[in-house]
Amino acid sequence: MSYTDVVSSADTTQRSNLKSKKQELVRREIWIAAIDLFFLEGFDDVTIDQIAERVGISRRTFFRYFASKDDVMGSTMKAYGAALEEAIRAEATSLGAFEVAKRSVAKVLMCQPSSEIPGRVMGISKRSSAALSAQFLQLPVVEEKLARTFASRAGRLDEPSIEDRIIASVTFAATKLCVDLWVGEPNRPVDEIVEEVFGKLSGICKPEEQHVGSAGRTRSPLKPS
Amino acid sequence: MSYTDVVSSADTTQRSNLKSKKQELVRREIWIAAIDLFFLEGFDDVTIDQIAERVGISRRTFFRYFASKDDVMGSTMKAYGAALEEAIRAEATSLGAFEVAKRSVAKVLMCQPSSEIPGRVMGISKRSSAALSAQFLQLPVVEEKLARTFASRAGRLDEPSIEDRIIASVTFAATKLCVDLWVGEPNRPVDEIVEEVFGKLSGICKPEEQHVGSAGRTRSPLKPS
DNA sequence: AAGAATAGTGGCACACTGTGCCAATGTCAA
DNA sequence: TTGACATTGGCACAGTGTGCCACTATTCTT
Repeated sequence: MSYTDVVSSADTTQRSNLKSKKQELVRREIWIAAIDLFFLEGFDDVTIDQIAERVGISRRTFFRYFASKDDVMGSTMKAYGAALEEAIRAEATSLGAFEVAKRSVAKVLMCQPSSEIPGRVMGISKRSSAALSAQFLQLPVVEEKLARTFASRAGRLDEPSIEDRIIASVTFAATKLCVDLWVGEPNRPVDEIVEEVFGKLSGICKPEEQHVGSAGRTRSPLKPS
Repeated sequence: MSYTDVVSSADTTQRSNLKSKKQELVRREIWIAAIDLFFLEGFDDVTIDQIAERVGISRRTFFRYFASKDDVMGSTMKAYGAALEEAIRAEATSLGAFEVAKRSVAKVLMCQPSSEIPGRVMGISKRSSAALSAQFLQLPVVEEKLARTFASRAGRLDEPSIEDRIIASVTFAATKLCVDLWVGEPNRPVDEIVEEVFGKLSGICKPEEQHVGSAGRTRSPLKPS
């Protein structure tokens, strides 16, 4: 998935497929213009009229391609989510979920031409309000979908199990963190970053084994002190 | 932290402290009325005028207590974040971060009188748009703060390390999931739910140990297939 | 106790978002 | 060309969020 495909998560597979390529083009046009303006002037200071004017369409038409201004940002992460789903489904079913997650994140990020576009999007997100960041992340939507993907991979077609939901959260969080680190070190190989993050993750998520602490009990009491 | 304190995350410690208790009261009043209306009519169908009228204030005044309609929801999760921070700081520094996370989540959830209020808030969130859910989650704000809390706990006062950010994400995700499960099984002890979630989490987040799969290499190749 | 300083409140106007509706324009097929 | 169809643009409207100013209540001073 390249960043230029980032807006193609809409309803394909419905029309004559060659005719509606034009729509994809317009959508992409809007997306690029919007991201550009957001990056230059800040998300909140850009009005939809500005975006529409820049693309050469009416304000009303903008809303036929994107549900809202937020949606322009959100579609980016939705595209990441879709790419992650695809990568997860492509992995061998013999592998453990954690390994699948690691490989999928690496695969998706390595398909990015560089950290420039993800960095730009993340930059917009961080300089803006928490509301936008949250919207940008598309967390509830993406996480739910990832959980279902992990579930169906394991043959559970009904509701995702607790394990599915955990690994979905972890996958998504890891993706974010990896992109963030990548932006900080653009020249470092992505797969190395992914290895580091997942390595540290498994290092951290261990029950209190032979710890040096003075608290003798291994099973936590879970009572407020 | 009880749900009635849910809106007190604003700027305390600035005024005569007894005088501005009145503001907290108004804020709480607004919060309760809003959550009530949201639950009854759905978030999108409730206007700020309705909320204001119900409380007996003007629309303009509403915006002096909450930055937006979303903020009413967001303040709930911000309060959870603040409670988590406090709990994390209270744990012994000799403990590992994972254990601290588990105990803190349990502590915060056990301070809730029941799953009713969290359930109501989560119900509103789930029945509404993704944007609201995202806003409700307050992810960027809460996670960043949690990461800094873990960092300072370990004596790193500057930027949070990668490990800090990982455990922060994990803590937050676990909290969400635990609340969700709790709402599904209101009568099950919360600490048991927390134990289950964290137990499964550490069970999942392990590098590919002696796996049955045919892929011989232990170190993942990370190349797109 | 009376007046002054101060903070909170309400009303108004405004820019902007997002949506329904309808007319105008473009596209394709017969 | 003509008709069927989808896309577009213009308009009006409800709602959000903010700046501004006058009004009121509270607190402090003398």
